[in-house]
Amino acid sequence: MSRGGFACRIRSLAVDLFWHIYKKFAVAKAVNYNQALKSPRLWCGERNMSIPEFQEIIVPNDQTEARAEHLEKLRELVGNVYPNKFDRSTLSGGEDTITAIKNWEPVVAIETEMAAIKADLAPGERPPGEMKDAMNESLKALGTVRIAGRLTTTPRGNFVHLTDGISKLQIYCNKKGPLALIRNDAENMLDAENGWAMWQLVDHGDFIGAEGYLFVTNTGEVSVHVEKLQFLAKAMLPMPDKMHGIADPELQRRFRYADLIASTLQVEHDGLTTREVFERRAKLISGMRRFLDDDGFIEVETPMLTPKATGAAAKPFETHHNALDIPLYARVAPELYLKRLVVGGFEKVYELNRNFRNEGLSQRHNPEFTMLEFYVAYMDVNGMMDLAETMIKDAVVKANDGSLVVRYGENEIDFSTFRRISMLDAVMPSLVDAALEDERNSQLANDMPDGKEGLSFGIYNVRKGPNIVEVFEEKVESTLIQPTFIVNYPKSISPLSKASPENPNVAERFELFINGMEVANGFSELNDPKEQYERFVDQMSERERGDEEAMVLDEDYIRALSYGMPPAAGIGIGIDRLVMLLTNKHSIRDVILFPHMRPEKREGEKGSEGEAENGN
RNA sequence: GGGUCGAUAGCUCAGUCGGUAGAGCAGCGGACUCUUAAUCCGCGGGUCGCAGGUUCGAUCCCUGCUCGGCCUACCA
Repeated sequence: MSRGGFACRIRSLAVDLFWHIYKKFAVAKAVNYNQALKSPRLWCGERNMSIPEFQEIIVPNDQTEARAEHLEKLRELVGNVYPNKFDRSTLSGGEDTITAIKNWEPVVAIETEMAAIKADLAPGERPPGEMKDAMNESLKALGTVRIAGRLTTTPRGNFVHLTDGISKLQIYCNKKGPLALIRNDAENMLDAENGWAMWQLVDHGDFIGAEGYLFVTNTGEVSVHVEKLQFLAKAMLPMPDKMHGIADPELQRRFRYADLIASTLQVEHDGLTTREVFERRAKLISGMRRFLDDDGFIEVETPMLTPKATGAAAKPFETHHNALDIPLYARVAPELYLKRLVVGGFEKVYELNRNFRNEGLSQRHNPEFTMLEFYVAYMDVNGMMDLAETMIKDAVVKANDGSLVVRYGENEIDFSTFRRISMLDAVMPSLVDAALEDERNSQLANDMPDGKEGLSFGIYNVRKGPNIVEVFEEKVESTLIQPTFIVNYPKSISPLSKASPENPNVAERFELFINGMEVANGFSELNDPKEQYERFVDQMSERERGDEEAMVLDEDYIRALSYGMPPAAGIGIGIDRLVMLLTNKHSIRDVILFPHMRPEKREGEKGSEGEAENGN
């Protein structure tokens, strides 16, 4: 087809030969996605010395070889195959992204008109030529458009779609007409001859830039008639399956970039695409920020590396600061820092950031998770529930296309009503049931070793907080589908909260449950330093008794409280879980872009036993 | 951690009651050049996750291992 073909063939033969030999002798077999993980390969020698070869990361196969060959040919044709930039036109007012073109008023007008014409046609019938010609005249008059994007289809024939990750726009190259290519050299020299040659070498997934004019095809789709092509970047690996996307959830999470590409390319899908999930997440978060900012809150960032892991009952990640030679802990909660700021005079303060807890992984737990925590001076727990309810509704409406109702699995969740039930009322039916069982009855009575004051009610006397909580968690929690604030918690499990004015044994604390999942909790903040100190001391003795999650005494926090903290209420909202509810996702890993995964293992690495006999 | 199910072509999957495997898409070659994931004809591509065992023979049966899904338990 072209000059230089011979040299090119020699080169590709040499490449072929190398890979052939490599495959035969180097045991390299794995390819992208699946194979990269599922068939362990021989790494060279000891683990700490091994620097993987490029071919071990992008393992050659017929797909990658074809693309590599195209890339070499493109290099001859266009020069630099990874140019630094491409300037898009600005016909639409701003930068002409594909989405901007698709939403540009004259384009929308033509598409609307064409849709109306097509509505009257039989399937397969084409719009009348004279209408099309009139449209084409007005489209061409709009001027020269320069767009860029990733090829979403195999370039077979003259048509291909480009995407900017959101929308798609079709482009058309005419073999018979003039088609130039823009070389990627310093002057961006025009090569009027070889546009079509370049067109033959682009692959599904490559990035290209195109310059031309808008027109309507015979089937009525607004497209770009390309006059000049510019190559922008190569996809060395094949694109994910366009029908199914990436099906394996592990691979979706591990190769999120490919999952996101797939969600743009994918033709059929149930529910939201991966991209839409994260767009919705972003809307929820920005909605909450806007709400709080508009309400006079100040956003702050407090330490993520802390000398003490406190503020929540949780096991921390531990690390070490070399210069100071001290242990540091990834924070389990920002709570105590934020309340120091309330002491310091921030009456409304929030932080939206990550917490880290060194505990199990599950559908609802990731080692790092995003929490929105905020505090309001002079407010109690009831005011906080009102505020939280208003804010969550506002954010849900913003993220959920204006609706307060979401479908979650089998359930329909309605955010328009938040019930409030005391823990005792919630637990009562279960306790009465339990009381009828003798075994259960005596067990409950015997399980109360120490003399903590209990709660007395009705037919039953429960002397220790955790028992109620246990029954609640076991029997009640999973039944709370619609948004429900559970209020009045036993004091013993809430070492940072104030007692209720009505009952000194009850903490002014709430937890918000939706779909059986704890989404938020908050309380009237304890601001008596002496009492706080005593609660910490209690926690410390729990700790000594083996409760690893009991809270650690924070002396500086006691000092801060001693400067005086106004009455205040605070709340922590689990953002990931809220996003799960709004996106109908049942695993937290589906709403975190890069959730924690086991590291990819390579054969030959230490850490897995049994490799001695596996040998090689 | 416990239970359970799974790993087959680059991708999505089928299949073999034990005789070394197929489809669609993707790739390559050719034809075509106004297509909406998928134009037509042809071709190449797999140590059926890894290691052992039973067997004349294992991708299939058994054991162990690795990795993962689901259910379950603890923290949000």
